[in-house]
Amino acid sequence: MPTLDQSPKSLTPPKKPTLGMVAELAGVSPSTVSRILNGTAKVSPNKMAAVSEAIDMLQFRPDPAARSLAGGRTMSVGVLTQFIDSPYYGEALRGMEDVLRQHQYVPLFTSGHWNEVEERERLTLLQERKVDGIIVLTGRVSDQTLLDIAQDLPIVVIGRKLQGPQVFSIDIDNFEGSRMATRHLISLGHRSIGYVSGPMDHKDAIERLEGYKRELQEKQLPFDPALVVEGDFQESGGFRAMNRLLQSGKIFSAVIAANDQMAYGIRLALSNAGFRVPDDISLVGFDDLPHSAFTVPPLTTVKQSVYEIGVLAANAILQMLNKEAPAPVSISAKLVARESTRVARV
Amino acid sequence: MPTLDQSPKSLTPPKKPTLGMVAELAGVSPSTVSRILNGTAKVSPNKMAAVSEAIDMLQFRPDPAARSLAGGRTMSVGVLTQFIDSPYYGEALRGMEDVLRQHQYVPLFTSGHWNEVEERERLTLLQERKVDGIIVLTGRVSDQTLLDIAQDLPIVVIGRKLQGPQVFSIDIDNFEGSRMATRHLISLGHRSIGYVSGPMDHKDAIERLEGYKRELQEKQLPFDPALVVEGDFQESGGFRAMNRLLQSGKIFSAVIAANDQMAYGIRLALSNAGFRVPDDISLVGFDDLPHSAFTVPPLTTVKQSVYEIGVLAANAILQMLNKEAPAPVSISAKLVARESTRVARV
DNA sequence: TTGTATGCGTTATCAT
DNA sequence: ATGATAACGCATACAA
Repeated sequence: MPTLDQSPKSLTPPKKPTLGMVAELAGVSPSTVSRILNGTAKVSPNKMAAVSEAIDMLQFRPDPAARSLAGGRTMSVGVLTQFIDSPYYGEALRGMEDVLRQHQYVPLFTSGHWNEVEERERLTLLQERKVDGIIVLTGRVSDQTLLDIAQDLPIVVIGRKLQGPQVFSIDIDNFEGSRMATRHLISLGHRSIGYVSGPMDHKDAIERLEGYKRELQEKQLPFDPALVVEGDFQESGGFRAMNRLLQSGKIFSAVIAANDQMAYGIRLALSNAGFRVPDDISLVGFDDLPHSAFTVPPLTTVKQSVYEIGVLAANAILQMLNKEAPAPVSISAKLVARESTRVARV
Repeated sequence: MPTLDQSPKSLTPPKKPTLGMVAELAGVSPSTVSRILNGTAKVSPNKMAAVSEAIDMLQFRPDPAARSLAGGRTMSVGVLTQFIDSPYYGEALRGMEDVLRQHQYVPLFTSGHWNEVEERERLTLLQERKVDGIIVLTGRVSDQTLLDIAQDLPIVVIGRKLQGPQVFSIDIDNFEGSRMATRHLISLGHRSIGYVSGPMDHKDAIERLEGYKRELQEKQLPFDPALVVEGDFQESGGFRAMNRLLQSGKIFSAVIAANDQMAYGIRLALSNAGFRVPDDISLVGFDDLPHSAFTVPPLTTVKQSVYEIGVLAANAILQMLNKEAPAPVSISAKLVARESTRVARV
């Protein structure tokens, strides 16, 4: 009797195992194997066993392309991000990858560059590639576009509030986070607090500024528009914005940056102008990027578990693909007090 | 005559156009369309025109899954990175995405976590997904594994020197870069230069340390092993390593970090210990991460165009997929002198 | 519960 | 140069 020869010298080189081969080895029909693989129908325990034995005997793995063609799942989920190397969402991407991998899913990352047209193109691409579901990280596409897509695919949206069938959203609590930052400074005795906002056509930027205003109001402090300068969520924008604020001659003992990246730039601008942080001016950021624990001084900031958000998003998509409704989640921000803030000098 | 009705009310909802429909509309056979799409054979100009007209009339786009099944290209290239959110390779990923997109290719990013087993698994996965080519960013897999894979697919390796058919490698000049950093400090009058290395089982770490040693030797300066401490290429590792060096009591007027991330941690450790940068101690990094221009003080470092490397890698893969041999490239490092270094005090 | 037959959209192998 | 036809590997409607 011929032996199994897997050696390189074999005349019949080991071909890639197919579902058909599994069926044959297990003595059942291909459809039965398919059913077991997808849990599409009940199968008798003995065939079940035979098949799964055959599967790992042959080391069989279904071909995603064939599945896709036949109308099955592609085992891939599209992820629309803005920049693949975004320091902010990076951890979220990692979170997604980690959980998707455990479920044999593959993420298809693509970037929209904060451009609505481009974002739509990327979303279309993802659909063409027949992803099973889509995760959208913020972005500029209209809610309606997202809802339309949700007609075909389950979709998870991060950074918005969106309701609808096949839609699950995970919103970021910008407003509360920003209030916490402001409250922290006020409690340290600061009364004149500068604010470097993000681009004001950006939802996160708007909500964060709103939180700052509200907290001032709550604490009976005046809101002075001249203390607010607009940045672009980048280091360089924060740097420039702070220089503008400095040149305006306004007096302030603390600054809030709408995100950590800008806080870095602000820190440099302050330093160049001869101000020490936190001795002369306190500084608070937002996001708690991994790097923020290692700046000099370590940055006080508002933390959101971005990795966690990624995990939640991936789990949600997985559940929806499984016809389950994900439980609502709320991401709460918390203040991480480090050394860039101190009590105001009297 | 019936009009084209694309409205939602249409009884025949616009189906996704297929190659067959294009063929029919153009009055040719499916094979001809396929040939035009892939440039597989010569086709008469008139049919050519008819087909391309039909194509954009129907807005036809070939189905990647079907292509894959039929043995064609999947229009996707796998990218094995270590962490999807690596600050270092982030820009490279962006570079790849940018050029791949222009050629209708999609990158499939996957992470190996600096773990050889995991890396092999991911590479296998990429092959299962039938990517047309693979780009490997450093990693721990053996050269042999890579060469084996190259039997099936073109492969581009970044951070190694690898020769072989279907293999193209883009090496990083760690050695020279490190020498430049060392030379810079020596020229500023520093004689006792601390060195925080990467993990010593890491090629980049070894080569960079080698460059430091060599430059010292060249300049007739003694190499003192006690001035070298091992880090892990992370902020926290740099922080701890510097604390160890500080505790050892060794005297030094400058420090080289094997990468920027560690330099950040080192900067903090120095600051905590009461040393000013650059007044008391000069600091040089390696990589020139986007952030390094915004640290306080801005970091002197060795720049490599990581984005450019990504672009080159993607272009190389594309050329190989096109049966062309990519021209050899050399990535040269250059020193970016900023404000974390100054002349040694006598 | 299980098997058979058909189709998914494309490329490749033959013909012509 | 062009066309018919057979795969590719799987899921599903239908039959039993």
